[in-house]
Amino acid sequence: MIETKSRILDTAERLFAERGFSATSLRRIIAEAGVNLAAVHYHFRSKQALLDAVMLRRLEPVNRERLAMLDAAEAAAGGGPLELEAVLAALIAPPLRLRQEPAYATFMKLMGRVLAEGDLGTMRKHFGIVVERFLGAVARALPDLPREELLWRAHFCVGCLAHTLLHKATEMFAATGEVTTESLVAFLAAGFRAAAPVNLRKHA
Amino acid sequence: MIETKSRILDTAERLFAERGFSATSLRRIIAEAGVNLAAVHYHFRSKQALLDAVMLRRLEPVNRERLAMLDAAEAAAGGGPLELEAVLAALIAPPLRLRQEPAYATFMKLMGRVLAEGDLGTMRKHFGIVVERFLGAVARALPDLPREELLWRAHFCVGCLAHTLLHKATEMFAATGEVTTESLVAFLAAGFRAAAPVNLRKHA
DNA sequence: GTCTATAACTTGATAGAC
DNA sequence: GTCTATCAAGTTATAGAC
Repeated sequence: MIETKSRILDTAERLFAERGFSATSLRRIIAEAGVNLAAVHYHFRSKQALLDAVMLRRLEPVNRERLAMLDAAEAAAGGGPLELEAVLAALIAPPLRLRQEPAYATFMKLMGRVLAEGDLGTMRKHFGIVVERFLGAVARALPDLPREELLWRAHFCVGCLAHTLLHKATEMFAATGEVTTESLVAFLAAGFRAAAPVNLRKHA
Repeated sequence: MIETKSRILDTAERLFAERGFSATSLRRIIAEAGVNLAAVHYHFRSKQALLDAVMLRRLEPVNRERLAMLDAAEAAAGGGPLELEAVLAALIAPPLRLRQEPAYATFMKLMGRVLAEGDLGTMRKHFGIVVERFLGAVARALPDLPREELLWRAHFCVGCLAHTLLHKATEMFAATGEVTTESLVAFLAAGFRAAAPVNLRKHA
C-alpha cells in the first residue's frame, strides 16, 4: 500500500510532537499506525531518518512562506528602513496560520519542540538560512541596537516562538482561545525596541 | 560511602540537563558517576524518583529567593502600584544569579528543560505557587492590561526564560558573554507594556 | 551500603519467505 | 511492499551475598 508510508509519517509526527523523539518507540508508532515494524525500516531505514523525513515533509513550505513574506517586506521598504512589525510577522504568521490547518497542526507542535530542545546541528540544518535572513532584517529595522543586544533579543524571540508553538497557553494558564500573530508580534516588537540596558551601551 | 548518593545526583543532573530524561539511561549515569547500578535503586528506588530528587534538591532555594524578592518588591510598593521591572527581576534574577555558582549551573539548564518541555503536572507541582504569585503581581503592576493578553504575555515570558536557561545564546547566534538580568527584564518589561492589539481590546 | 548476578522486558534493526 | 521471526543489545529493576 502506498498509504503505509503516509500513515507512518503521520503517526510518527504526532507521537514525536506529543512525547518527544527519545520517548517514542518505533513499536508504539507502528502499533498506532497499524503497520508492520519492518515497513518502517523499509521506507525510512532508521528511526533518525524517519524523524528527518517527518521534518522535511512540512518544514520547507513554512520556511518558504516566511522568506516570501520577508521578501515582500523588504520590497515594500524600498531603500528605506524595514518595518520591525513586518519582519516579525514574516517570522511568526506562517507557522501560526498553518497550524490552523489540520495537516500542519501537529507538525507545528513538533517544530516548537525542535526549536525548544534541538541541538545546534539540527537547528542549523533546518533553520540556518531563516535565522541569517531574519537577523539581517531585524538589524536593518533597528540600526541603532547594539549587536550583542540584538543577538540576545533574537534568542529571546526564538524562545517565545518555540514555547508558543509547543504549548497552548491554556495548558499552564487559564487563557482561552488561540494566540494571535498580532499579540506575539506586539510583544516582541516592543521588546526589540526597548532601550538597551546601560551596561551594554558602551559596546555599541 | 555517603558520597555515592551525591555522585549519582550530580551526574544525573548533568546528563538529564544535557541530553534530556528519556535519552539518558541509568547505565550511562552510573558509568560516569563510577558507582554501581544497584546503588541507584537503593538510594532512589526508580529512574523517575531520581529525577524528582534531582529537582527537589535545588529547586526550592530558587523559588524561595524569587518569592522573597517579590515580597520585598510588594513591601516597597506599599499600597501603591507594583513596579513591573521589580516583579520581573524577582522572577529572573535568582536563576540567572545562581547559575553563576558551580553548584547550580547545570541545574539551571535542567530547570530550563523542564520549563520548556515539561508536562502540565510537573509544571504545577514545581512552579504552581510561583506562577500564581507572579501572575497576581504582574496584574497589579499593569492593572489596565486585559486578562487574556496578560496570560499570553506570561506564556511568552516563560518561553523566554526557559530558552535562556536551557541554551546559551552562543549556541545558535554569535553572542558573546553572559546574558544579564537587565537585558531580559528590559525586553520582557517592554513586551508586557506594549499596547494590547486592537482585536483584544474589546475583551477588556 | 555496596556488590554480583540475573530476571524480565523493550529497543532498533535485519534476514528471508512470500 | 509486506510479512514473520529473530537478533543483539540495551533497558529498568530486583534478589541475595557480603
